[in-house]
Amino acid sequence: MDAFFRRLSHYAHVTPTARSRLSRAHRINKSVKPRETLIAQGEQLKRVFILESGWAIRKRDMEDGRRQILNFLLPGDIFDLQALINSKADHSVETLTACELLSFDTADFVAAASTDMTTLSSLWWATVQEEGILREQIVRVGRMSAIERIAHLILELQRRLIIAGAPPGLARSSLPITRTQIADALGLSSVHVSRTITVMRRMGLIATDHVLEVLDTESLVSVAGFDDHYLHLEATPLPEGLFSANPQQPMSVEA
Amino acid sequence: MDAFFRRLSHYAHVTPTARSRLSRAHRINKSVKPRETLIAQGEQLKRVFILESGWAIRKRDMEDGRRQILNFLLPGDIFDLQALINSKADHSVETLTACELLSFDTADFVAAASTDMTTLSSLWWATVQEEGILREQIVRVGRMSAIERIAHLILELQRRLIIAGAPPGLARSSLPITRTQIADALGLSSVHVSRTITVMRRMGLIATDHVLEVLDTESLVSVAGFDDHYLHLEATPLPEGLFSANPQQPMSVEA
DNA sequence: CGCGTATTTGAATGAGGTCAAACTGAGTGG
DNA sequence: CCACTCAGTTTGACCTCATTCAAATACGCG
Repeated sequence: MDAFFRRLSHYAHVTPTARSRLSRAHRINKSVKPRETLIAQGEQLKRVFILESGWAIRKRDMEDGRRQILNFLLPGDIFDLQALINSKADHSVETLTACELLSFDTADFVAAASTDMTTLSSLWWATVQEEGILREQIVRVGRMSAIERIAHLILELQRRLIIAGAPPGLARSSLPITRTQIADALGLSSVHVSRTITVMRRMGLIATDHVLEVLDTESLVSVAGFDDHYLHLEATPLPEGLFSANPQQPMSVEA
Repeated sequence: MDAFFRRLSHYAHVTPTARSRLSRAHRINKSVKPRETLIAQGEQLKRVFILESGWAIRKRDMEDGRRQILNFLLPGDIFDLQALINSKADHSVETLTACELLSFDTADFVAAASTDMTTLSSLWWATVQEEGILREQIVRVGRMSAIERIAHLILELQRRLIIAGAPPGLARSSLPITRTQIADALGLSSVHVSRTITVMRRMGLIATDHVLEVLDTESLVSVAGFDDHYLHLEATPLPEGLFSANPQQPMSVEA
């Protein structure tokens, strides 16, 4: 559960007790091949998954074949806490690369994560971050030019990889995604993505010898107008007495 | 707190005890004029608001003046549960019309809403629905044509108004938003929105005598390819033993 | 009335889409 | 080692949906 703990710990302390309860919670480990569907649109959500390694996407397919990637899932990401209310998936989740997954019974997972306040808040933080990412995606697709969108997405993924416990070589972090996937994420055609990436390569922003690599982060930031506030990387202590003020204490605190 | 209870009750039962605790929770009632900022981008979130009447928007402003409306807030909507982790707002909230608001201390609100399992789950449902709406917004802006986007947005707002306890005359529900606001929500220019709405008027889909009204819902649905599954209107009972399975019972259940 | 805001319409422009063909590179199998 | 395939990328030519700029019109409201 390394990736998961690394992810949560980036924000708030995950206590040893919480760690051990989460580690002991009943779970299934799975290895999945690239391009496999983990959750299908319309399916009843019953379990919570954690991505331990590899990349996946959330996407929505339209009847006529149009496709929109909503979000990328990186190591440490949780999906889907909406299983809490037993709802049906309004989108699919599919692997891009080979992935290692953990799958929990929803009730077990929530019980273990509710061990203490700081652990629970780090989980809530992950949710807030994901919503921030969704909102930024709307801005990207709604109001940015092609080159802005691509630069912005690359930077987001780069930062998120760092949070996830980036592989060595920050600036050279490489992204295992195709032009078509970038296009479907950004509301563009793959042809135009290809053209725009060529321009970006000629500008010296990125390299594409087989995988996409960032060469000049600073220029990329200025091209994209990138501001990472929406990732909520700031450390913000919990408000005093948030849960403990409640006479019918909703969250138990382990001794 | 009518609008709020009506909203929550649409999904799960809000027990009398929970109602009375929420009603008794310390709160401030506010009346706000149109076009006022309720939450400013970057501001520390300290309180939770509930929109009792009127319309508001969440939006992000870019330095060069480009603007993206992320979402519309209707009566009964809650914003922002991310105050739970004391984070900074990554976007602004602004009224469109005159609004009645309730403002709660975050801790009080969560305590009262955690009274029992069904109340808490209806709160979680509201969150799931909002995320679904954000995702659909991405699809709209990323992959739909202008006429599809507009038809789709109108239908979404219509359905959400019904959930919020629609004013009488469903089909004729009218929307108090300008062309520019529609444009900023859908990633279009106001000029093109105007042109497209003219076309839709000529098609007999909508009327625009002063306010926008829906004339032909069915055709609108087919133009938009509208499918409301993302609003999660289905009734889904809570999974058995979700919280009660936890030995350190996090949620108290009403007798 | 007269001012400010929203809407409509026209004409010119442009960013990005579509279609189609060529190219690259990693297998795979003979 | 070479031919073949298959998926992904690149490039060109053309087209179209939506933008921009600008001017005209409509609509409250003090």
